[in-house]
Amino acid sequence: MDPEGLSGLNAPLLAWFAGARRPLAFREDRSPYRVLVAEFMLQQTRSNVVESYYRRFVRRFPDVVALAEASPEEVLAHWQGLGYYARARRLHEAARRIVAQHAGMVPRDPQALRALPGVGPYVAAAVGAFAFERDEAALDANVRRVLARVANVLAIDERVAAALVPPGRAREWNEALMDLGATICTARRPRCPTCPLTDVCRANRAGTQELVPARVARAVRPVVLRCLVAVRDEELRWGLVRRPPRGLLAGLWEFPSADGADPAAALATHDVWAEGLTELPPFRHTFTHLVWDVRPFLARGGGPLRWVRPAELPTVPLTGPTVRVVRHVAGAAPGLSK
DNA sequence: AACCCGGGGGT
DNA sequence: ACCCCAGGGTT
Repeated sequence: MDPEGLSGLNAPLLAWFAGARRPLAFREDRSPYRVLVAEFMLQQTRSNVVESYYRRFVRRFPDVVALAEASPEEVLAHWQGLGYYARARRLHEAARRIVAQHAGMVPRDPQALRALPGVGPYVAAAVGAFAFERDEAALDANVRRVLARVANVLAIDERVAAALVPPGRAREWNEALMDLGATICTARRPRCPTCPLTDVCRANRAGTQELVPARVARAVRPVVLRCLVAVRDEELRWGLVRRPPRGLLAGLWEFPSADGADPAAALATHDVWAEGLTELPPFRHTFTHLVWDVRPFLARGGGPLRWVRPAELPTVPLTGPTVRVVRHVAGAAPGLSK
C-alpha cells in the first residue's frame, strides 16, 4: 500500500542516514528498559538536552527493579530541570507495574505497553521499533513533518506512514527521519539545498516547505506576579516548602512563595517569620501556558520548613526559580549547580 | 477538541 | 522575543 507514491523516499533516506547518523547517548543500548526511559525523557524535549539526563538516570537506576524500588523524591531529583515532571511520576509508576505485573520485563505486547502510565501512541511505537524491532512508524514531530513535506500534505496519514516502513528496518528508518527532521528538514528554514530527498519531495517542488505541515497558533500566556522569600536559618540552611503533588511543578520544593508582589503574603501563607529582607534582582520564568514575573527576597528566618544544608541541595528536586536564586546568592559556587 | 504540563536552544 | 521540541493525560 503506497497511495501517495512516497516509497521512493526510503532508498535516498537510508543511504543518507548511513553517513549522517547522530551518535546519541540513548542509541548505544537498545534494551527495552533503556528505550522506555529515553522515550519518556524525549517527550517534547530535544534529544541533545535529554542526553546528560539519560546518562545520569540509567547510571543511578540501571534496571527496572532499581527504578521501581527507588523513592519518588530521588526519581524526581534526577528529573529536576527536564520539565514536564508528570513524566517522572508516570515512568516510576510504570516501572512498578512492570515489576508487579510483568515479572520485571517491559511488555512486548502493544496493548500491554499502551496500558502503562505515560505510554501513548508514540512511545508504544518507539519501544516497538527501537527495542523489539517491529515494523512500526514512531510518529514524533520530526517524522510527521518530514513525511508531510515529502507528500506535500497538511498532515500525514498514520496508515500511510505505517505502510512506508521497510520490513526489518524500522529502527534505522525511524531514526533516519528523526535525524533528517532535526538537522535538515527543520520546522523553520529547512535546508533544502543539502537535503537527500529533494528529488522526491513534493513540497520542495511546490515551494511549500514553510507551509507544510499546518501549524497551530500558540495562545497568549498570562503574566502572573510571583513573590518568593529565600529564607535561611542561623546555620545558613535553606528553608523549603513542597508544592502540591499534582499540577504545576508537582512535588518539587521551592522557597515560601505566593502570587502577588508582597513578600509578607509568601511568609504568612507558610507560617514563616523573617527579618532583614533584602530584595534580589527580579527575573522572568516562562512555562508552556503561563509566565511568572518573579520578585525574590533574601532573609534570615524560621518556621515550619524543610531546612536543607547547601551540600544537600542536589538531592532535593527544586523548581527552576529556586535553583536560580540559590545560584545567585551562592555566586555560582561549584557543587550547587547540579 | 481544548486544556494542562517546563525548560532550553536555535533563529 | 519568538518558535519549537523523539507527547500524554485530563476534562
